[in-house]
Amino acid sequence: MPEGPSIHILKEDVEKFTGKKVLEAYGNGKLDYDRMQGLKVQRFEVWGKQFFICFPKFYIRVHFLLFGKYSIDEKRGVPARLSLRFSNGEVNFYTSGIKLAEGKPEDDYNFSSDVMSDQWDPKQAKAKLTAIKKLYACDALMNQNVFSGVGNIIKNEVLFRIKVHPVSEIKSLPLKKLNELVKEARNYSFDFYKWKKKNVLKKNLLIYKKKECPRCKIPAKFRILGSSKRNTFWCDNCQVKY
DNA sequence: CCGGTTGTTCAGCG
DNA sequence: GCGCTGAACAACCG
Repeated sequence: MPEGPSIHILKEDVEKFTGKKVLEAYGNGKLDYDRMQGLKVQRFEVWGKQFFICFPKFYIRVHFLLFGKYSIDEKRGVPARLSLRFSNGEVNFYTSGIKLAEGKPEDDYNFSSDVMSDQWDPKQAKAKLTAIKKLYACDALMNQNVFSGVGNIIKNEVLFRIKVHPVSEIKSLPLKKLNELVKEARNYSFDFYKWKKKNVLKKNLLIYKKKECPRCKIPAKFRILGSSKRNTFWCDNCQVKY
């Protein structure tokens, strides 16, 4: 569920509720559910791994964390953190971090750091990366301030695609490789999106959770790496350590 | 059945 | 008051 492309699919799934009035809002969190009651949804928005439900004076921020799920026009077996009922259906969010914020998302989030946004700014991303003193490639991709929306799967697949070892120092990367890293973070996110939508993401994964390298067939490496301490999969033969 | 996990936040420490 | 680290959270899947 939680990487950026999946949130964009959610946005498409709920588009039928844009402009619709909230007939009922409830859930098992500490949220001010009453405040949404009777208001029309202006629009839905995505930033990184976050999903926004925008009302005229405030917006709801949904973060799915690791286990979050949603359902449309049906209920799951567990209580929802947030349920919104409209005249033409309902959307339910489970196990998510949900907060209400005054104003609009643009006030609080910089969309130029979102790898899937029209406003994505690769130059800015590069500047942010080179400003960090000591940074591994695997941690760079997990940094939500630089690559909003990139998660652990995208991280592993991008590094494999550009043939860069996960514990390469960003400072030591040739400029060409740094450019590739920034470019592929966005490019792969759209591939992820396309495959996830067609339900073929898993069979298109090259290195994530793989036992062997699909290129050279030697056993793949697997370890928790970097300050982000996340599972990292790579091929010692194909991926160069800089 | 138990271990692993597409993620973030925050308390507690030096 | 900082920056860093590790625990806590949570529920479904294999």
